[in-house]
Amino acid sequence: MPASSDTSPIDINRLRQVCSSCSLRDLCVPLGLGEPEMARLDSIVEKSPPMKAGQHLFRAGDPMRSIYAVRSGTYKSYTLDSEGEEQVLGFHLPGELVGLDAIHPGQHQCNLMALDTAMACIMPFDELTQLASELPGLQRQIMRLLSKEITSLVPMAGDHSAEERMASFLLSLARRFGERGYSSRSFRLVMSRRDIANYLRLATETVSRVLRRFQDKGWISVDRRDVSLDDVEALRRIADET
Amino acid sequence: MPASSDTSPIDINRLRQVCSSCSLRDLCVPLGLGEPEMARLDSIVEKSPPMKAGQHLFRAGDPMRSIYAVRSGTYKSYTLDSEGEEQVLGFHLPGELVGLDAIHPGQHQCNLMALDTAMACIMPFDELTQLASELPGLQRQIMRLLSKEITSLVPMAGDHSAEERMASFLLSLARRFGERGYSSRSFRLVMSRRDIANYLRLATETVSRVLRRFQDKGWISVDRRDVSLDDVEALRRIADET
DNA sequence: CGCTATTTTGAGCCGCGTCAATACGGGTGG
DNA sequence: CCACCCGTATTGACGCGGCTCAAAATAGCG
Repeated sequence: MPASSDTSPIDINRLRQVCSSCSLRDLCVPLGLGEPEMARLDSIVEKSPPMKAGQHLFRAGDPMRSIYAVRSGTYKSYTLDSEGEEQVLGFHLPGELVGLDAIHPGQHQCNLMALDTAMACIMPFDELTQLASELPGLQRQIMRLLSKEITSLVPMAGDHSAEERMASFLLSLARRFGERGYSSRSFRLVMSRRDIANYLRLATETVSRVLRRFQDKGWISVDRRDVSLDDVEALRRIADET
Repeated sequence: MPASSDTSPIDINRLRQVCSSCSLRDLCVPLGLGEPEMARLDSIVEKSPPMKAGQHLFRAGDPMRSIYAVRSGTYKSYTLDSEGEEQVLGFHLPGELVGLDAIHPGQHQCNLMALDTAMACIMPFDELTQLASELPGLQRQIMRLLSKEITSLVPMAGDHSAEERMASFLLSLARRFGERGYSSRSFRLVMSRRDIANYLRLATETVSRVLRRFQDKGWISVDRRDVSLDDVEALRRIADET
């Protein structure tokens, strides 16, 4: 049997196994679904083409047709205020959902830019909600993820010092890298100092100074964009997690 | 026919007409539902007994069995940080949902306290999601309200000056009172200066000073807890809405 | 009418932003 | 391979907004 007629139908099938064969499925929408439910989810999820750093998945004002899950790489979400100043809202790792704030008004509220080579999973919203009506586990998981998004914004709203914000930021990244099977002790900051500063509502100079202070205290080692956490307990004390 | 045997079944029926006869239904969960759907929602919604100022609807750590809609009065939500310091997360007017952040972890993440005499509607979560599976409009509206909650936290996370925060706060209250049929020009601040300050991440002294500054400029009139907005445009310029 | 909690007002200080200069690094062309 | 350039990051000096501390004024309540 020629290879072409053999692999072709298999590949088409493979293309659709977006969730059931995904290593991130327990962090993402499929969590809690069984085999048959996941197969139905597979039938509506599409892969986005790979995106290069700087490209946008969507922009504020775009009509909301789908929600997205990060598949690989890292995205940042941001808005532009009335003076055109960028406001970074978050950094999004594989398995995390983005675009959830667009459900309510039906238009995307923020811009989503790839920080490196990145891919996303596209979940057409009408089909997803239709499927959620039929699969109670899926409905529940979508609500959980929406709820989680609310919780994740609360710490940002607190009034915290520069050191508290930076420590929380590093610990949050560490935890999320750990959940994804990477080292939670040392990792690369794909985002620029400017993006970090903007996200933490600090000046870039302050970000530099706080990182240096942490390094001088022996809590972290910083080399360019590579960080390793040498004293997680000290960071936790500063971050003052609830 | 004796009145007792006549009114009794009617009253029992009335007690269940929680949503369909509610003036807040277009701001709340029932938005977009037709008559028969709303009747089914009525069958699962319960009224909480009236609560006095200082009483709690739920506390952080309580198991999440229901989500709640404010029916009358005002609540504040808050957490306690590791030093036991209160962190006010929001003020909640009639028609607004609370407890949504509890869906994800299954436990309430914050405390909810009545600021005056207040009542809530109780929606048992399992029954609500079950019903949402059967009523696409209800599922959609719940997701919209969850999404709205995300959007509402974003402005809080920005780094804004004391005047920007106060102006935004006053305009937000004005808008929400207006939506509920009250005057958006003058209203009563049911929360204390201390609660306002805590919510805006300012010192109470700063709240006093900013209010005084706004009054000196002729933008508002403050008498004790009664406020009237005399120059909404000026406030909007300061608040710098997106 | 007194007691206490809340709000207002004033004085001083500190963390962080702003402005400015320098250092570093990665890419480009000779 | 090196010289150059430009964007990113670091470091230093200084000023200001808002917090802290302290005290007076006002309101709510028994």
